[in-house]
Amino acid sequence: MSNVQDRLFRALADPTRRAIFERLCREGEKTVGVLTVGAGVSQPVVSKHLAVLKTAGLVRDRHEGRQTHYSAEIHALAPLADWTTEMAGFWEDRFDALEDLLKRMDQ
Amino acid sequence: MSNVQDRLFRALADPTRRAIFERLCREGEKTVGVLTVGAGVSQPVVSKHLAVLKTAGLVRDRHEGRQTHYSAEIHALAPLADWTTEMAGFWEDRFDALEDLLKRMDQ
DNA sequence: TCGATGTATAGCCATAAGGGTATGAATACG
DNA sequence: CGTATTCATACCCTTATGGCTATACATCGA
Repeated sequence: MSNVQDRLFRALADPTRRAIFERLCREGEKTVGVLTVGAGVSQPVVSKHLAVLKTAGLVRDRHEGRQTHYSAEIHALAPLADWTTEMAGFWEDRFDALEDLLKRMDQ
Repeated sequence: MSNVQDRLFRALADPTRRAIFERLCREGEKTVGVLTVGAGVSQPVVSKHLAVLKTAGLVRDRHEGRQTHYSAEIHALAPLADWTTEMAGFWEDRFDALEDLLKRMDQ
């Protein structure tokens, strides 16, 4: 039952983790050390959050010597956008149906 | 720091809760009793999930006698869509920048 | 080779969160 | 009225989660 949307929503639910992801989106590739500065939490915590984001497919890592560079895997957001538009779509359908119903009642 | 996106992501992170919201989107207004059938959890738990969804602004309730009718507040998804497109937008910018950089290097 | 540096992992702890049952509160009905 | 129904609240319990420190595991530099 742990589908794609599950992992995405859960990964992005935590403010600290979402802030890290947002920063990677805004500022591009960053090392763990750089991300730790200003994250408000310790380095191990940042690493753990990055692991969660990676499991969700939201980030990718690139090893370069001692450092690990993380970057946003922006395509991973597609299922989220799809889900949102799908839910909004159902509403549209019902709105259209209501509109149609009112039109029919008008005649 | 508990902003709109925070409440939205957290509210939708739980599978059971998201399933309830999805059902309200797909099938329209439903009472608590109807929602409880097929939810896989007890009625009090459903009520609690609905309360969370309501706090997040994702649903609205309408009292009619003993029953409470819940329906999806689809406009609440707008910040989610905005956030997603904004994040994707940052990536676009960087992609364009890279493309531009490569073009310049080509000359 | 040895110390310094950058990350990840391992425990550990406190709290949040989701689940249950019991029950209260309000409304419908005989 | 008294009883049944519908939902919300109260309370408890268990597990998940996010934070920390300590430490292991590379890798770089001298």
